[in-house]
Amino acid sequence: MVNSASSPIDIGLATFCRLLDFSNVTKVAMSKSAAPAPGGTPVNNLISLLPRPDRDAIHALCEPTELKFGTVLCQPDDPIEHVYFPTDSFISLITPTGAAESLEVGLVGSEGIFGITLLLDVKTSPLLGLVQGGGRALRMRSSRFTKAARDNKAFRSTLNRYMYALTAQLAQTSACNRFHNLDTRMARWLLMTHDRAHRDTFLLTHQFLAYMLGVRRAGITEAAGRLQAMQLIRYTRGQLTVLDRDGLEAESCACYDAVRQTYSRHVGKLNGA
Amino acid sequence: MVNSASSPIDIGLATFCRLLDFSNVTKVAMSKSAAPAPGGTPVNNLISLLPRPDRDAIHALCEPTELKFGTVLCQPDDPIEHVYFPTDSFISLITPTGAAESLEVGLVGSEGIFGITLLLDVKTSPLLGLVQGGGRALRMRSSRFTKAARDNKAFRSTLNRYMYALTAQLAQTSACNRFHNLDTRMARWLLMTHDRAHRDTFLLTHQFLAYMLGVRRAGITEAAGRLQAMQLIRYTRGQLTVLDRDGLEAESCACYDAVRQTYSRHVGKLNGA
DNA sequence: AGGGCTGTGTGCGGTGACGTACAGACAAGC
DNA sequence: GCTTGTCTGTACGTCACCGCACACAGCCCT
Repeated sequence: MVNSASSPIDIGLATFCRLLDFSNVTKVAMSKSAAPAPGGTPVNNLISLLPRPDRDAIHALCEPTELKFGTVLCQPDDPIEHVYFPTDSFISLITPTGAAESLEVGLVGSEGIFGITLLLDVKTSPLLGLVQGGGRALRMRSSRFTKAARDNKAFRSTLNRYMYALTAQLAQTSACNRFHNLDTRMARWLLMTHDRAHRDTFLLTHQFLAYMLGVRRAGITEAAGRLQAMQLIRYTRGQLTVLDRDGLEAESCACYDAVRQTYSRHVGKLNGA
Repeated sequence: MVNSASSPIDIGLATFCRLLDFSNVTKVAMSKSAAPAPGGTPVNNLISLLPRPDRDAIHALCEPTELKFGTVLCQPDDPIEHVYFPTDSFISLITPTGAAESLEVGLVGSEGIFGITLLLDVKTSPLLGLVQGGGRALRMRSSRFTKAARDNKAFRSTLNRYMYALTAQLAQTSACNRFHNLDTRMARWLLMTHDRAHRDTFLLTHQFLAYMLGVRRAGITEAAGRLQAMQLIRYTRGQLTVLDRDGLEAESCACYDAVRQTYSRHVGKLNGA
């Protein structure tokens, strides 16, 4: 077992084949369990942005939970049972385009919430939610969430503005996927993941990354080789370490920064990272 | 002048170069003016889905307006002044990814509204709104819209559910742009436009289409040639006619249908088309 | 009639990613 | 030790689309 000191995020992958066929991936317990976050109690930014009384009220409606890598929180068009406020876990939003043609269109970490579409008078999610980084999250039952969003003005406003930022993220990702080449997109993806992982090393396979970026696995090997040659990352056997964050930012496209800026302008300051 | 009987939609294009540099495109009056819609008074579906009293109330807050091709209704990050309910016009939602790298990510016709993000406690739009099919629309001042959405429950609910459908559309388009080839995407685009145009013939240049689909112009010429060889469309000098709608559907990807279904499942029945 | 603009057709070399396939490197289990 | 499964590196032919460039066709203006 490798994760001694660095406590990498568990993007294992034995399960990955099953993931592709969309068979029952839920409740896959990885052999290497996700290690607890490094320092202090992690928080969710959307909640901590609230004024004190509201924050406490919302907290009271949540329960802490542990998300394991590979868990599908919600299949597209299925009812959302709980919403999740990740703290040190993070969740991929994936479009279902039949069979192997899936694609990550958004990423939700401690700066966001999974299940936001409940705000829109619809009980389902249009996207698949896949736990991509195991860790802790706060969760809330849908019924409570709907009620809280209706009754608590500060909460509702924060959520609305996050929905705005997420929409912008979707649109930006769309253009990014169209125009930018693999190296660039991979750099962006790593940065986004790095932000949400709150650590430098995580476990993920080429295959998984290929799935997220909608390219073939061999393509990832090549792109990773190039980033590695530039000394931006180290990548051995499923364990990836970000070596040079600034270098990655230089290599990635403006989309990364655009998404961050939209968030900080409309939702609020990002804590940490 | 060609448009005698068919009264094609005016997707002219002299203005197109200016459009690319994002200089002042607003208020471009095309020499060939958009002809009025064919039969009966057109309606906006979101409004007509409302119960009678609400519908009247919302109507009372709107004023009819004429949208001209090429008008930029809102630059990204600029405040939204009015929301628009197209009736026989339609509007492209375009992501701003610097310079020539722009891309249509959504389309709003009589089934929708432009400016929906006002629901989200943000006064701006993340996307550029470009009138792509000239025609009529109802417009409402932002302040009135915000108020009406707050006070009128049926209205708010309809808008919320439309926001959901639009989000799904964004995500689907994203995957479509990634996986599907040009012929397929072009077929889809034509179908979406056809739905919103409520007529078979419209004026649009290869250059404009290239801009929307994020490809080079020569690529459109080739793809159009193929669709034409299949007898699906006729395309001469900026005038495009849909000949075989079913054929286009067969040629396009499942994305087209998926978007439609999401709409009809969550927002309501599509009238006409 | 002639010139200029706009829109279309076509061609050519380049490239990024694709699909596929196979071999090596490492890890876990027997 | 050996086997088995997972993960990675690499290679090769193919393909869709790119960037660029140029010629031509229809239309408007003078």
